[in-house]
Amino acid sequence: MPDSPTAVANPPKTPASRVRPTRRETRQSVLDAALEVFGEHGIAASSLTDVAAAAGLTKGAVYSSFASKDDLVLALMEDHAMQRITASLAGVAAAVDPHEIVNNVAAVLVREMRTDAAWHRLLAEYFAMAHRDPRLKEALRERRAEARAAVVRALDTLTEVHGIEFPLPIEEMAVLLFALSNGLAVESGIDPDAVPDDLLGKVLTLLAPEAITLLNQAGQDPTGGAA
Amino acid sequence: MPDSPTAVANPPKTPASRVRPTRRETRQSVLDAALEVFGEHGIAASSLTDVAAAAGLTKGAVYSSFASKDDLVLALMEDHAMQRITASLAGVAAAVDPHEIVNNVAAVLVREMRTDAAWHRLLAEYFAMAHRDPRLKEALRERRAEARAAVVRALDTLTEVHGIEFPLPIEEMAVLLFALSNGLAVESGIDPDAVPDDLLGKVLTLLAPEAITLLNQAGQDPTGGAA
DNA sequence: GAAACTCGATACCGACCGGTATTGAATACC
DNA sequence: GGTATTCAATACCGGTCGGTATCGAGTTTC
Repeated sequence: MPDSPTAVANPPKTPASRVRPTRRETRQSVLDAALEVFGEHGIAASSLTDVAAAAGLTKGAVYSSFASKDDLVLALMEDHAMQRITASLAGVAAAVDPHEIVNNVAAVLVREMRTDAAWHRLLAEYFAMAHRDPRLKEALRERRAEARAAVVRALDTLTEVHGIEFPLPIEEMAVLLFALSNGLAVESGIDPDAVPDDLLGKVLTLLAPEAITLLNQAGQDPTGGAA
Repeated sequence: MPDSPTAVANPPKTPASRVRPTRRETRQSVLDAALEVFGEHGIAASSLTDVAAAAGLTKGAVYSSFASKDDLVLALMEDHAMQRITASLAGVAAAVDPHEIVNNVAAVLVREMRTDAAWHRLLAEYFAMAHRDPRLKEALRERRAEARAAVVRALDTLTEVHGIEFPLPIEEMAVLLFALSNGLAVESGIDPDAVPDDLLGKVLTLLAPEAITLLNQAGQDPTGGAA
């Protein structure tokens, strides 16, 4: 795809009143609609006509911005996963003491779990798609490795800055974090009452004994009295 | 559906050589084929013609035994989930000392994760289907609660018989077990190298400190042989 | 052994979906 | 201001799938 250097060398000189939306705007509204429709009905069960309609457009608009349905799905996942990881890590980076860190991580993950159940379903279906398409699978594997690496770096910072030691290699801690987040999201999706809001936080403190120590030193009871 | 009382009041008196398979045999072979085909290509992406062909039959045979595709899927999941749970719990019940228990649970779950990746993908898609069908969702929720209850009973036995105490309420431990098993299976599905075989075992021992104590007293390394 | 019944194969229908060719309008360029 | 180009709406095609009607072979019953 030839990229149009509008932003750099060619100011679009938007003529005050514009009847037709920018190509970029159209593309983005299609992506937003795709996230909504796919999340609601699933990828395979959603037609491009539905997606286009949700964006206030028609199928022609979709095919004008994306080569195929697969291309749209790929772009959507790529797009959303990116901002999702950065958002999650922002909570860790912003914290300054262990208590805040554990709370932030747990809070972010739990909120994701609750409010973005649709995203988790989408991700699950995407994983299934990837299994059938080796190219997609390899891409997803690399992306997943990158995400884990980012978490590993965050955990490493936690160790160096706060002296928190983990009972497992941080690479395995990262895998565990993803697995727990996804797994609990799945259970929560089918039965929200079965997954207490503070469960993930409790498990995280259990898996980071040093954090517990620090918390207890601060006069906090991380387990909330659930002996 | 009127049930045919063949087994109780009407012995089928199988006439030595039988050309046409029993209704029950046909139904079972369709179910087996469905597990294979759905597991490979996904439920939505598989046609009933494919399923029937894999069973050496045609679509007519499927519709002769199942009212609809949804009905087939429901029966398949119901069927397989049942024998899966009983198989998992059998490993726990058969064990007599904590070392064996932890190893059995971890081994069973890991083996499921590795060898039955197809089933986990199927389950994931089934969860997604359930989200769109309230009736299916409620049924799945109840089934899930039953499965958790079975695990809770097993954990309770562990506590009473071996004195193992868990750092979380056993109801939450059960949820955690499911979430971990599924979550790690998903990660393993996309990148097997990222999930060490013994990771689940290590986490389980971390979550059951008493078991660790007992294991150390016995001079055993709990992370040793998770085949 | 023949009638009544069961069950699966075959053929087919209606609907839907991904993708394409074309067309007309909005925009950019000169 | 006139022309070339971009972009989305429309119409349509090929193909597939779930589901149904029907028919014939296999089975049970009397």
